[in-house]
Amino acid sequence: MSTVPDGYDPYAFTPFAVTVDLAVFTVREGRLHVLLVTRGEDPYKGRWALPGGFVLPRESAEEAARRELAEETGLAQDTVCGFHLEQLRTYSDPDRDPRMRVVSVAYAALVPDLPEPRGGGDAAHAQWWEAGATEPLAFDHDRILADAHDRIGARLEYSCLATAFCPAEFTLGELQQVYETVWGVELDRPNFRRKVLTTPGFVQAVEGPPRRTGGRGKPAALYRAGAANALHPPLLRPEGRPEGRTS
Amino acid sequence: MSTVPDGYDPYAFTPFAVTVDLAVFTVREGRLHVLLVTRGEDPYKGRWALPGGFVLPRESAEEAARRELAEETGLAQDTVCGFHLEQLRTYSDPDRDPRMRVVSVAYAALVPDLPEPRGGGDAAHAQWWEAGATEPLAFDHDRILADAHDRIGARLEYSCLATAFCPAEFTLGELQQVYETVWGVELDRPNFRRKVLTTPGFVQAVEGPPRRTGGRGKPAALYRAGAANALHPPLLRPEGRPEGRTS
DNA sequence: CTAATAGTGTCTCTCAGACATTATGTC
DNA sequence: GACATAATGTCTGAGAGACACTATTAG
Repeated sequence: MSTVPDGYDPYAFTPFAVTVDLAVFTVREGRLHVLLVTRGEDPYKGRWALPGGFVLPRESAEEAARRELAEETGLAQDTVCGFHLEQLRTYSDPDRDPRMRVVSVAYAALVPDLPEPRGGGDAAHAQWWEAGATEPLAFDHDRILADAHDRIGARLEYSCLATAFCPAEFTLGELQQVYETVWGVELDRPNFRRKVLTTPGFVQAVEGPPRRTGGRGKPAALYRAGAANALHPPLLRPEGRPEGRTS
Repeated sequence: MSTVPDGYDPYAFTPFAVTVDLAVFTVREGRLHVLLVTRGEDPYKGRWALPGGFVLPRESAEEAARRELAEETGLAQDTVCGFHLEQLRTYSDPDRDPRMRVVSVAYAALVPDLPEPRGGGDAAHAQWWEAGATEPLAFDHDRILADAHDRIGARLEYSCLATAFCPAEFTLGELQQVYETVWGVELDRPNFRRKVLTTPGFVQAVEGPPRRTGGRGKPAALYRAGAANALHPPLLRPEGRPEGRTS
């Protein structure tokens, strides 16, 4: 049972399949949604699952995830390159796939509200589901999805990436909606405004003061995502734990 | 270039080797140290590297990491089970190993000040190095080590795991030393005390008021790690970014 | 005594929560 | 006009930074 630390003893080497799994999130109609696909083959044939696939011989997991994101959403690589994609963690339970040894690197992607995945190609069986209202998924994807949701919620506290859910130009109301949707809480609007506007580089007012109406209230000013990446000090969730679990 | 999302087309399957790499941290003499091993074979023969090894056919990456931790430190599995071990991220660049396709799941381990790894077995060539003062490491281990340091620093802000660097019973001075060492800053002692003691479940005073002397000052009260896992509100680093990078 | 470390108390400034008020649009 | 949403202003309380001060040990 002794393996040379970084040696590559033939007897110690075991071939694994390596895949990526994606939790692609978006906010639609004030609710958090995740992109799922139907499985066409056994095991778990007919069940819903996170999109994903094999890492090819000459690509990194990151590249594979970006490629799958484009394939499953039916969008061009150029478009998809602007989306936030972040590695979550790797799932390696020996029995997570009943057929063979598969290690999966999970990623979370945050995208603005997209049209329903259009038919054609791999996206034919892809569909948006409300997160938290999904049927039991294939493999360990329920766990991955829950972990991804937790992580995104925590990331909103310490980073500016809520803007990743918004289109290029957005109102502060839309940005607040992102927080409320992901966290499942209501925030005080004046306080939210103050926090966002006093954090340097979080958002950037759009010059020409064109305004956009969301319904029939007063038109809101438009903003773009700023250059800042981290949010300091953080925007903490009201009461309760910072995360659902701490793994 | 189209792969069925979760299908297992024979042509799409590529065998990978899967390894774990460990960044084992400890605090010795007020400086952050990391455990390194010398490589016995090419490539990078004679260079220092993070300890690690293959994931075996019937174990998860987590189990492999725990096993390697025991092997490299020369400690028993029982002992090692008490140490904090946390998955960092997975490194999958196609060229990270010059010989073959190797995907590595990186872990960070936090251990109390241990004796120098005793000779015998795999630990024969293991040694503590001061973090930040290491020679260029093998493979992409410099990057992994830097990522690990960043992550640990960030984790100290929002979690109670600084106690993982301390022995079972410790003084608040020792706990503060952990923060100062990992962050490379000095903290105000009264304020640090207040924060730690008013956070429920961070530490727990040891009953029998035996005190321990660190040198020739007043003896300090002893504490144990509390039940809390998260630190809310966080203990933020003074000025500057929350992390070196945001990857 | 001095030196060194442990522990307490207090002032102030920043910032977040709560919430009243005004502004500007649709119907 | 009513209604809805956007934006501003103000009060307050929690908590962190700064720092003075006391306590207890070794020499």
